[in-house]
Amino acid sequence: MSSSQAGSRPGGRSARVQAAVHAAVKSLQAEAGRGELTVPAVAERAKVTPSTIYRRWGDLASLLADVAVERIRPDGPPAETGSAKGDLSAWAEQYAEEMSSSVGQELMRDILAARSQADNPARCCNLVRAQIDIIGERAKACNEVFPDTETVLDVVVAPIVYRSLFVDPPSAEHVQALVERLWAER
Amino acid sequence: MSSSQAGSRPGGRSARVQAAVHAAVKSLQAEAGRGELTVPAVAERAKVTPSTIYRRWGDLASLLADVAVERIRPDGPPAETGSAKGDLSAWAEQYAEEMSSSVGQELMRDILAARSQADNPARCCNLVRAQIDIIGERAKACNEVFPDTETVLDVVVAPIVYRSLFVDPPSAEHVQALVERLWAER
DNA sequence: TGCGCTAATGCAAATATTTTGCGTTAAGGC
DNA sequence: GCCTTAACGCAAAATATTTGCATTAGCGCA
Repeated sequence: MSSSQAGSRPGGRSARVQAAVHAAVKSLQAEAGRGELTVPAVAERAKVTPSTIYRRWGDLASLLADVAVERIRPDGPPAETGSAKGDLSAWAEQYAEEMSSSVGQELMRDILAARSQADNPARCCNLVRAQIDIIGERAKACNEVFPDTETVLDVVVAPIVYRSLFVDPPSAEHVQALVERLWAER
Repeated sequence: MSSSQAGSRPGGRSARVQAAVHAAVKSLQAEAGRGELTVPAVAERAKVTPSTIYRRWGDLASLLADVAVERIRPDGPPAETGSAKGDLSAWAEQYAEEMSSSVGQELMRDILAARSQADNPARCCNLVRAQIDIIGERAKACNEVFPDTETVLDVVVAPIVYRSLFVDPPSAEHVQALVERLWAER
């Protein structure tokens, strides 16, 4: 959406509606089982007409994906521990914890399930890349060795996500082992 | 379902309905865009009443997941190339090709999206494990070294699936590099 | 500030879907 | 061959989605 459009500015009507709808979704997700999470229910809680939601998001899946992408966004840069390996280790452990939680799993599923917005998964991955890049930049600034971001994705992130989605969530020890594997290379 | 139930035997009415519905889903998936893939549409093509589908599967997502689990099942054991590494390499490349395809991505998404049947992702992973185990057993029979199945999941399978779902599908070279990494360990 | 323009929303009717109660049917056990 | 039971079809009811039209809020501009 270009910034010349009426509703896309902060404080505009469009933005208020979006905020209200997002809040309604989160509120409904927090309380009841997923059974009550329906477009009319969200609309009612957001003090909005269902048709508004359908027109803006198309269907429930897209709305959920939209909310999920925002919720999955990291709060801030990775914590600093003194070393690049420590930073990555701490970040990976926290990331694994978030993705392993039932909430995190739901977020990933919502993001993957939306058949429209097919670029949401990539955006989600780019958020992760950015976090890893930050750690990498820090390492470079201190002349520390740090693996390629894509390698970190393959060796650390991918197993965390894969196990969280398909198998059992990885334990903290398992995550540490993944980081160790990264440093054991070459 | 216990085997004492009436419809669960091959050739029974229940089985025929299931086969017809599954076929209808595949047929609809093959032709049109996903827009026409709806429960009434499947029911019509399967010569069945929508209520039958709703009662047996609950909703479209569960039906799609059910079909997807069957479709994702491997045809046979991994091809034999003469060495364990060769076997894994060939298997991984084919697996990556299947998961990278739009069909494969849809299957994985369908499996993850079904909120009921929460054990489908694990079943899907177990199919993969079984294939890897077969290669491992062969290796053991020949006194070849072969990594732990869980390690293969982390190093080879997870990146393939993660990249297929969230990023860009991995190239054949990338997959080979994953296998190499596995053998480079220790 | 006030005026006009546009996109977004509300409302309500039309359409499509999902759910449910009840009678019927098909398959297996005896 | 009869009995039992789970699955199915049918149709009505409930719910969700789509759509046309009128209204409104916000923005640019004078």
